Amino acid sequence: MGGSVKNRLKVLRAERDWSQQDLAQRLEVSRQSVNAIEKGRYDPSLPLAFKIADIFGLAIEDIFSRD
Amino acid sequence: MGGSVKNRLKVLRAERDWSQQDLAQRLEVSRQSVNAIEKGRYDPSLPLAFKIADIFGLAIEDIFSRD
DNA sequence: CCTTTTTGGAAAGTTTGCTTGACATTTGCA
DNA sequence: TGCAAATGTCAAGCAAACTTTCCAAAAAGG
Repeated sequence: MGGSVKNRLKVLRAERDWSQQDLAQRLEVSRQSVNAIEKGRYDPSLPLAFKIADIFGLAIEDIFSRD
Repeated sequence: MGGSVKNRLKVLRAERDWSQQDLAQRLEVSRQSVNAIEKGRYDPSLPLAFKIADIFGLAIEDIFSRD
């Protein structure tokens, strides 16, 4: 059904007071993609995971984890 | 055209004396996928990147890097 | 209340990851 | 030399990641 990795996006966004839209713009992806990934409807690609890690200043493993 | 992340798969395989086939079996993906990823023809999915990291006992960032 | 922002998600289309199957070339080694 | 294992790549097809457009509901803040 959905993605196979968990993520901490909601909390990380909240800590920075970023809306899904804000994050989407920084990532240069659509807001729907951010929403879908955050809700676990599907997994981000590896390049996108790198970009997300970059923007939050964390390692991929600190944001995503295998379920 | 191709994938956007670099990888150290060839060296990591060599250190363990694993063929692409050996690695493919451990990852439960096709040999062609391992070859394509290793040659940078496309990027692995995030779940597959996690599995690769797991099998080599390294962090994703120690195997793949943003180009 | 009322309005605006934010979030959740459906539908349809494109691109990319991955599959199987096949074949050619290279490498290793008896 | 020669045979086997390993590598590289193509083609066709399915699945997953992403897009845009659109709508509905929740949350936030007057």
